[in-house]
Amino acid sequence: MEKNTFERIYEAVRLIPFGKVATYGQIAALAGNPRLSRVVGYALHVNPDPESIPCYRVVNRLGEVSRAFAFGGENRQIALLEAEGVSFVKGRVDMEKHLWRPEVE
DNA sequence: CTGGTGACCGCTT
DNA sequence: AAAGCGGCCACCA
Repeated sequence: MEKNTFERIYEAVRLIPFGKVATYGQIAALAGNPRLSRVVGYALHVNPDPESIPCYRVVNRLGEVSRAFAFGGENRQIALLEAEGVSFVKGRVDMEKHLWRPEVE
């Protein structure tokens, strides 16, 4: 039973621990190819299971939230992350502190 | 069936 | 230093 790229992406996003954030490239790499980053964005866009898939824990490589995410306001995602104890700098996630590192896991 | 697009990333000019 | 293009997958017209 081979899983489709989308399923792998969702699985990777689901692996993001509490209070941590991952980049699209990171998820894409876990999905199988770092170039899937684009697909990752689309996968989260359809987000079939927002309850199990914390798309708000996914940010771009700059630690900045996507504009298209503006689901009622960019601050929405930032607020959710802050609620988990994630620090923000100039509206950007403190990657050095909260960037999820599967290597360290 | 073909073409174009999208929550991106990295290399090349 | 900045800008442009390609690559991958899925969905819509």
